[in-house]
Amino acid sequence: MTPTLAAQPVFRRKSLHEDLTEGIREQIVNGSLAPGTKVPEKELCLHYGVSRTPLREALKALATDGLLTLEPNRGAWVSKITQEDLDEVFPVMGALEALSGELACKHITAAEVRKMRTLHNKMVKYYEQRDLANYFDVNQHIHEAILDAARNETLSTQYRSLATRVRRARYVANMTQERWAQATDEHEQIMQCLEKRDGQGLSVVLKTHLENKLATVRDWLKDNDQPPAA
Amino acid sequence: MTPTLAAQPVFRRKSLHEDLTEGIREQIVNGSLAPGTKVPEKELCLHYGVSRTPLREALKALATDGLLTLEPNRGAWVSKITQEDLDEVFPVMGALEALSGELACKHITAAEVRKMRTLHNKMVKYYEQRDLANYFDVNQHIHEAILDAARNETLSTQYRSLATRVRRARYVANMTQERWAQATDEHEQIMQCLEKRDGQGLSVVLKTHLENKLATVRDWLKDNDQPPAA
DNA sequence: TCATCAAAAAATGCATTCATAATTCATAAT
DNA sequence: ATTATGAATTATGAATGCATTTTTTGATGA
Repeated sequence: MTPTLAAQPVFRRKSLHEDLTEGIREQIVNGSLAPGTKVPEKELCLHYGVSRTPLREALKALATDGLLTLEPNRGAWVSKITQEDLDEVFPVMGALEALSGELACKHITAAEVRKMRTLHNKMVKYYEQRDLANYFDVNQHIHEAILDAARNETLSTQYRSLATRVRRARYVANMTQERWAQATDEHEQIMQCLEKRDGQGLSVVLKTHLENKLATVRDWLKDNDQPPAA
Repeated sequence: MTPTLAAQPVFRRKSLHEDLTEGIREQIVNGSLAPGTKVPEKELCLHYGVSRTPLREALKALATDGLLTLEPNRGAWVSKITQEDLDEVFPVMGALEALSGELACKHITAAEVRKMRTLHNKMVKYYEQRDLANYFDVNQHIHEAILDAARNETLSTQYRSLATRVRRARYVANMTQERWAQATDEHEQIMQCLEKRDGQGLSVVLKTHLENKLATVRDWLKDNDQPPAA
């Protein structure tokens, strides 16, 4: 008996440079490609087992995202995270996050709210266990869920592109106990706004939440310098 | 007598793919590459007199910007402007424009305000002469000036990338006399907010201004279909 | 010892080439 | 006449090669 055609998933073949883009993006975000350092084109070719052509296409794409800086005839460099960058990026993220809050309250379904409450409880559990890695992970999912609920692909794309640029910093920046408690509390407020469909309120909470995050990262940056290269 | 070295401008050599990116972007924005059509890779190579390698790098970059859609093994297509796109893009632009208004009022200098008033007067003159092309041009400059005054590169970049996607539509969408008068009036309000450094007010006016623009473009879209290809 | 400059080495930008996938077109079958 | 099949054509994805630029290295002189 042969399976029906409809039962088969659509086979969408990804091209090599797309995979590379994601792979290298991940390397930048998790820090294995450090900010301020040169991108070792040859090494990456060996590592991924590809030629320079698709690799360089991926680099161009990442540069458009702002994760890399291309200097003509001098190659690609991992963009540094500077104080100025953060002060630039966070207000923009704030504006986008505020919008996502408003839109999410307009479009979110009851089922989605319930799902998010579950996620939230899970996160609180990790907070109580002081399990930072899992806390971060679930946290990420919650913010993604808010974006999804906003039903605006453009917004999601723009936000994610900015978030990627600062996520590197957020990963390494350790939270104090107080900040962590505060962040968790803010998340409780986020949930309540969602449950009340209070778009205005959610806007404000999300913006505050982000501003506090900025403060954390800023503190960390003060104590941690990066390589001097551009 | 040889010129001194210092007198020479820093010769920043642009790489080929950067030029190409700009050239093709322009072709998309001004409509000579129509939405929904396939990008003729070979033709463009001949036109610009380059090989496929830098051209394809440019295409990748434009795809990251959302101006093109890449289908694996099937090439690049000019993204269509759909009703849904606009309804997605404009709220995001609105949020960014509101932020730019607030920031601009904080950072703009008196000299900049004067310069903008000059621009504004020029634009009004073109309005009175019903010179749409020049009106658009100066209009563009004014909005750029507001972005510049916000002193936030990230914001400018994000905004421009979105603006590019809808500019194609704005170009072709004809304004009615009423709409044109209204837009000009809104610009007068923008100037007054800037002169008073009224960030809140400017936010609101810019957002309204944009919403009206959306209405214009939306009307146009209703009457103008695009090729059916993805 | 340090600075300067030249030559060698390495890396980048771009063109070309090759393999593979997609599209078109002609032919055959219903 | 219309649809399906398969070969020919075309276009894309990726690797390689070459010319040019940048960087490094090392030798020379102060």
